[in-house]
Amino acid sequence: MTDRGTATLGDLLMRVARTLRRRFIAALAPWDLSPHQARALRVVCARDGVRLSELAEALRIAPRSATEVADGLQERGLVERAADPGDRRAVRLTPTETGRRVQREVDDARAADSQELFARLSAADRAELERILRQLTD
Amino acid sequence: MTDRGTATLGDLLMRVARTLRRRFIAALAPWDLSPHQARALRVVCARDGVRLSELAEALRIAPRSATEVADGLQERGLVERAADPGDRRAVRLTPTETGRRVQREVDDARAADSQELFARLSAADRAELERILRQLTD
DNA sequence: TGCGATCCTGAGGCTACCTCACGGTGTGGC
DNA sequence: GCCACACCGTGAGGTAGCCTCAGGATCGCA
Repeated sequence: MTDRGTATLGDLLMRVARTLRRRFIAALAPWDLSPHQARALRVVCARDGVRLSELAEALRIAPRSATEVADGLQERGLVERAADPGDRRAVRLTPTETGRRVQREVDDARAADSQELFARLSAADRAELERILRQLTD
Repeated sequence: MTDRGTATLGDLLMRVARTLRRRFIAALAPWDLSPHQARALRVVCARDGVRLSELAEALRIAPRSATEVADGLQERGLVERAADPGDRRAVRLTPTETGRRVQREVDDARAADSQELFARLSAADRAELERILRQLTD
């Protein structure tokens, strides 16, 4: 007889994650962004002038796929491609003014939404949850 | 200034979830099943004779998509379609013998893998995590 | 100077979703 | 008993987000 207890723990976590993801998508709707575009924008804003290959690594996708993400953000006028002066093979991504603004707005909306979900926990439980989850991300 | 604390909590959870998902996919490889096929198989085994529409609801996908999931499982010989004697519009799904066996094996593999991940938590923390997550899934 | 490694992207393919439309079937009001 | 209406599964066709493979440009090292 296998211990099913931990499997249930995984299920539980996945279920909450799915809820979170669903809400995230809904919160992102006003900007017409998908979750992974939002994540990409965040990376570009955080590390100004990322290479596409770095972006791919940060998002844990194939380099080829980073091109597509960049295309999407560029089409929406949120990022710009620029040649790397030091390495002519490379393309560097920088956020536009709009990109930065959208990133801030999205971040705020996300925080507000997340807060709404986790509001049903007591402050002590939130701290506890954070402490426990942190042990799982090393 | 928005409170970014809860957003971080969401990020943290999503990050753990992504790890979990990745491991899940890897654990499923021997059976050539995708995560959502595995979930579907589990539903079919749990509620013997589910309707496709019920399956769709359980998986939170459009009814049309349940047809495809059922196709996939049927191709692999894991489930069977049968007419509902009480409602000739409906199709009921039942697991085959193989389906049941695979479901048990997958469940075991999943439990073992999940246990491995959550093993770094103390028993107390696991219980605590479960208690807290449960508050978020109503 | 040459040669393998690295950078990005075009071409093409896959999976997991979706909506719309349709034919077959159950059901409640008359 | 009939009929309008709702519901069942699925064909057709579309989208997003990934992937691999191939190729031209560039870099860096022996």
